[in-house]
Amino acid sequence: MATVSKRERTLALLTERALALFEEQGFDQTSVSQIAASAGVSEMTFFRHFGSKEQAVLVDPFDPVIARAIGQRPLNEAPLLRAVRGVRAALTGLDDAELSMVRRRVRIIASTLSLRVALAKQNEETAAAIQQQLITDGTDPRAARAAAAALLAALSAGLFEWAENEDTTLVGAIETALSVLEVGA
Amino acid sequence: MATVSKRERTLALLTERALALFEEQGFDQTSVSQIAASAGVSEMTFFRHFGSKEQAVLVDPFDPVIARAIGQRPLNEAPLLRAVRGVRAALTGLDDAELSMVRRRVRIIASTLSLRVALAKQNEETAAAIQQQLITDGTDPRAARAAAAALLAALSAGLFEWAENEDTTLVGAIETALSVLEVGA
DNA sequence: GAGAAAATGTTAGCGACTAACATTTTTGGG
DNA sequence: CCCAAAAATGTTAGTCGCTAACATTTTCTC
Repeated sequence: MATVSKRERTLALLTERALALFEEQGFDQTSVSQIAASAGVSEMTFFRHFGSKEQAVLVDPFDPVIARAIGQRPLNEAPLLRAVRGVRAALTGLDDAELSMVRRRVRIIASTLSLRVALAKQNEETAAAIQQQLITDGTDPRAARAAAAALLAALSAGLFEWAENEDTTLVGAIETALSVLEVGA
Repeated sequence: MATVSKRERTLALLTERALALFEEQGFDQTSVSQIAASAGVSEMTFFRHFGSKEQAVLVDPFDPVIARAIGQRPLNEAPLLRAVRGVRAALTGLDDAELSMVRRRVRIIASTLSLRVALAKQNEETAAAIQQQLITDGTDPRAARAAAAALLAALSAGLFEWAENEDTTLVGAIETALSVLEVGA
């Protein structure tokens, strides 16, 4: 018998149905009640698992990883450079299974305005974590805030670029985006 | 007789009532129907003027100015630097009246999660304009996209910092934020 | 297998927003 | 000044995301 709880199973089912419907007919054209019906569950249950419709697509597995990686960069680098190089280090540690799931989600996000907006909100939280890491290491809070925000914006731009163009690799797209921030270094 | 059309008058009235209510009780705690009532107008009319509740706070007079200013920077600068310095040039041309209105709006935005998120959406449009300007001048599209996004993120961070701290000046806060992006230049 | 706890369902409702259609108000030309 | 066209506003009704309160069922644990 599966060692997974019912909660986990329902969540997995809802996630799969939601992604499939979003891919088929678009995020905005898919209602929560439709997703719930498709998973044989009530609308209320959907919200108990996700909190919002957007959360069905926006799961962020990176935040903690990124913040930690940044903390491992040498302290004498400029704040923005530390952030950039930390992210780069963190993203090279993803396996294929993780990458394909990321790709699926990012595609949906990239093609939906309301989701790109929602991602910005999530980025705000990630930015706070990165800012904190930089501050802890002695960077001026204001500079840290700007650096963290800029980093995530560039990173998102790279992800979207990758999602929209078949011929780009994740690593390549992110490299391009991040290298812009390194200007004269 | 005022040469202003009725449309303009209604819009000005709605804007003032909306800002006042948002300042008093918060954005999320203020309903559109409340604003409409306070302006002696129907709810429908509000939406005909603003399109969304957020638009009552998020009017962006900068987009075109910024894009133009960036276009005037020397072509041999790195994309991010051109963007940064263009913005700096654009913002120094604001008069006191404009500044105080900006301050009022930014305060409300900074203190409201849903508005910060909505701002991100607006930034996306501004970013597209900036990216276009950079591309026109020969910058690689992907690099331009990342640079524009990073710039606006840092700029927003500076604006929020300014709005939250009494002791900062707009110019100073923005300087701090933008200088982070100039790293090794 | 019984009881506690977790998961789910139902109903009711709020607030943002839209569509369709009716009504009033403005405004520009005669 | 007046009157018709156009612009602005109102009304009604409905969708969708989301929440609260309370009832019911299912799952886990002992």
